[in-house]
Amino acid sequence: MSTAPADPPADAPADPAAGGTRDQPTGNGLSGTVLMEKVVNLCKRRGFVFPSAEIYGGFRSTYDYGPVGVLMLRNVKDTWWRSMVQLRTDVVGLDASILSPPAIWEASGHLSNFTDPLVDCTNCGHRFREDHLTDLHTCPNCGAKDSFTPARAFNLMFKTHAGPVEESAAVAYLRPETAQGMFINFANVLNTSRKKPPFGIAQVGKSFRNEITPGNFVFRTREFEQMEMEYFVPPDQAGQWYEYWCGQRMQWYLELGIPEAALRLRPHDPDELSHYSSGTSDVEFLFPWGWGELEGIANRGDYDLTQHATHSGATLSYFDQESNSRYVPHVIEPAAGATRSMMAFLIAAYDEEEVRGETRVVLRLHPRIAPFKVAVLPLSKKEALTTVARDVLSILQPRWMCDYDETQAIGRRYRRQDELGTPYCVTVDFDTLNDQAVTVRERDSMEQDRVPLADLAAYLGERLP
RNA sequence: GCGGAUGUAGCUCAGUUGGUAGAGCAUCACCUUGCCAAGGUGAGGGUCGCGAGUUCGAAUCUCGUCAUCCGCUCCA
Repeated sequence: MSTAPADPPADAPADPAAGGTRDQPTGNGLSGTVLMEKVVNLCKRRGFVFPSAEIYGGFRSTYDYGPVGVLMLRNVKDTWWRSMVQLRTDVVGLDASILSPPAIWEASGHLSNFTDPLVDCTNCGHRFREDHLTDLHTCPNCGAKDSFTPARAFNLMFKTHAGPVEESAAVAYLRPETAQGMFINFANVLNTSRKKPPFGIAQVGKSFRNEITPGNFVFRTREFEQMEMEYFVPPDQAGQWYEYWCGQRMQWYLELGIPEAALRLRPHDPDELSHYSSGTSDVEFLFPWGWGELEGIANRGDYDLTQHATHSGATLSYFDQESNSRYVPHVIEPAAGATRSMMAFLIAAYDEEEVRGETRVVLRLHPRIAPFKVAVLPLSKKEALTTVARDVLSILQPRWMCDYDETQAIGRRYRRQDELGTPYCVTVDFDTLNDQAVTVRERDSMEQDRVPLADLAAYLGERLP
């Protein structure tokens, strides 16, 4: 239990939609703080997420995905890719480099916008951009004289050197977003994929930002994984495609099990728009601590292609044969966080229920993102059963990620699979040796079906999307 | 970065005025059982976050440091 005071101040907004409230009530009757603790605990206990470099005391804002977590994270990314690339004809994929030259970030605006000279007031603790101060001696917040620290460049990008000798090596940055990879490859993709606007380029990969304050478990980390797509459209179609992608992306989360009450689309106020955006909506999830962003859908206009065309001298426009005209496409960008989406799916799926006086912890994950689809469980460790169970496993493994467990009582193993969110358990028992059938146990209902071995793959195939 | 709290086994936590570390659960082995966390007998597992200092002696006191959580602030 947390020893820190968890209660919000009495005057905190009570309406969750207003935001800022700590300790949200949740769908399964647990307080937000308790739910969060239980999810973090489960992540550690069952091998979803570990704090990084733990044996050396830990390293801030870094997490490692364990044997089960890596499966789920991959499933989240694969499911995104499936809906954004595989099931469409107008979107192609890309995997661009993380190391990148300063020129990209000069053009994108990240070097100037992400590198601000900051000063702190030693009296009141407020932080200011030095170039925004009208008076370098008086704090506009508390009025203190000459209370500022020396200006420090606060760079949100990770900087490194490409080359073995640091002094003579080229400066390189770790990308703070994957999006620029799509813009600088716009002409390459256009020439090789034979796509024409409206079309998109999708990418899943890591990005790095020196966040001022990381926290809330894997919600905000300095190394994180993005799922981004840049959709290039004729300028006059930008508005309708923006609406389209807002709807598409909301639908994706709903289909994978985020309840409608815990999801919202929030348009940005004009004064919170990024330097590149002429319109942005956030897909937000009601985390245990309040609403938090899962994805931003931005109307970036022609900003990026124009910037890169100007800075590089390359032609980054499209010649439309039909209208016999050349234009710079506008860009609609749905940019999602993979790691924080995984966290949202975990929180939404977490449930506890009483079964025969015992608490059953069950992750009601959508089968598509569940780490294991099927667990194969011989009722006893006797060789006659484990031999058959291994055979069953070899039938299922090529098609689905399976777990195999032959230790301890069967009820205990069902509980263990419930905690991992495994939708189906296949149990090989002594009757199997005679009737060539197995028991299939479903996670949510705990109901059981007797299924002939010959029909097992088809039975599961119908139920696992 | 600033303020507040915390750090003991994989997890949740005890640990007295400073005297050399324990429980429950979990894990593993064997026996028993055989469809929803059963029982029995054992076993493994701890740099007490890390580093200094005080002391004959530090999980315990002091300082520093790292990490986590909570406020302010930024992003996907």
